Amino acid sequence: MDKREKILKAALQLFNQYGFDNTPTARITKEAGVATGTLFNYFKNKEELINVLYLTCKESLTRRLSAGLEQETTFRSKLKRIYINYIGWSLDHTDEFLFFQQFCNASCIGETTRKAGLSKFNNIMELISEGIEQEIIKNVNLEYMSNLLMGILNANTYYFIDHPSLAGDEVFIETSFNFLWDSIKN
Amino acid sequence: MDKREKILKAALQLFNQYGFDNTPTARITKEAGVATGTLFNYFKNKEELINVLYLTCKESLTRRLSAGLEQETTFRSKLKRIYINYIGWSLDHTDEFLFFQQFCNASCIGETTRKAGLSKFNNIMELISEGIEQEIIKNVNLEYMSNLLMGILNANTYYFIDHPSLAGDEVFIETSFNFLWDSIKN
DNA sequence: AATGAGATTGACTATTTAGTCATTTGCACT
DNA sequence: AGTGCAAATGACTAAATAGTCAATCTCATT
Repeated sequence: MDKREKILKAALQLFNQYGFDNTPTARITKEAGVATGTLFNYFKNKEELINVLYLTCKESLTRRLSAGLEQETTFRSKLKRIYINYIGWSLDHTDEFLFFQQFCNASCIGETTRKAGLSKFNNIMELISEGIEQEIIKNVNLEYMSNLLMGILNANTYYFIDHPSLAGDEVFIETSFNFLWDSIKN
Repeated sequence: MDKREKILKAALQLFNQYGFDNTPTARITKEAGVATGTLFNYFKNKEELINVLYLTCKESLTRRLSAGLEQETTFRSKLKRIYINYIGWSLDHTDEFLFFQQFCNASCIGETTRKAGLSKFNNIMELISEGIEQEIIKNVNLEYMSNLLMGILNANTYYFIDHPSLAGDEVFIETSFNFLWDSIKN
């Protein structure tokens, strides 16, 4: 693993545990096993580091979200696939998931970074739009719907993270998905 | 308003805007219009300040949540009352609501404080339990259910905060509550 | 008017931290 | 072995900040 990656990995863990401002760059480089100066070779400053981290995580997540989506035929099964992918990714990358929860609204993440991150969700937004048009799900505006979906999705994800054994429990996955589905279906 | 209150009010605004570590105590006292030393007369240190703030907000919220609850007769109407109270409080105390969202999991809030805050939700938890026992809502464990309810509640609240004119729109309140209700009802 | 106890002040200190930069190291190619 | 260049180093600096404390102020009581 090259030093840049080591720095990103250490920063992810430490930012999660202590927060952005409570993590000295010296601690990041120590954890990464590199010199303090090395961090500033790869990143202009501490803020650029966390912004790169944010986009890296977001890319990893969005890649996963659409995995196997094309195989699903109905709107419900597509949504369930996304649901499973989101939870699966969060279980495989818990540090990254928690990082998002902590920093998705933090001021150290720049507006540019946040916009770049959001654009990656476009195809999922389109799917939701179609569901509304076809009257499969309730007719409310897209902003409300995506807000709500993320809320339910994250609540479920937290629960799966606290009870990882449920990840293999098909029955509970269906049960929990139905909390989401029943909420929005027409 | 006495100086202690002024300090708490300034801290609330500044912590929200800049975060805990990015808000110098000097800035808090300046905003509050008192000397830097005064903060440390009323609070042992910066951490005690934020913990007091947390509990103060939580008390204000829980007082509001059960307002008028005894007048409601059905389980659904009780839950809707709590829903309206929560959103109403958040609109009246947006700074306090956002403070919670930012700091509910932050490490600067001590374990003792967090436990003290949680205990205030006991009566609402009991209501949920009854709803499950009476098979009015789905039978899942209480931790899952409360997790999910908070997720939906907060998602809705954010939307109302972004669109404050909806607060008086009975139809939209009912519509949005139904996203919650349809999710959990049996 | 005098008293004094508690509230308030703000200059000050000891510590921490982001970022710099002159120097050293590792390595690919002669 | 020699050369040159990018990568890496870590001692150092300038700035920021939590908390202290001796001095000052306020005001109820006599």
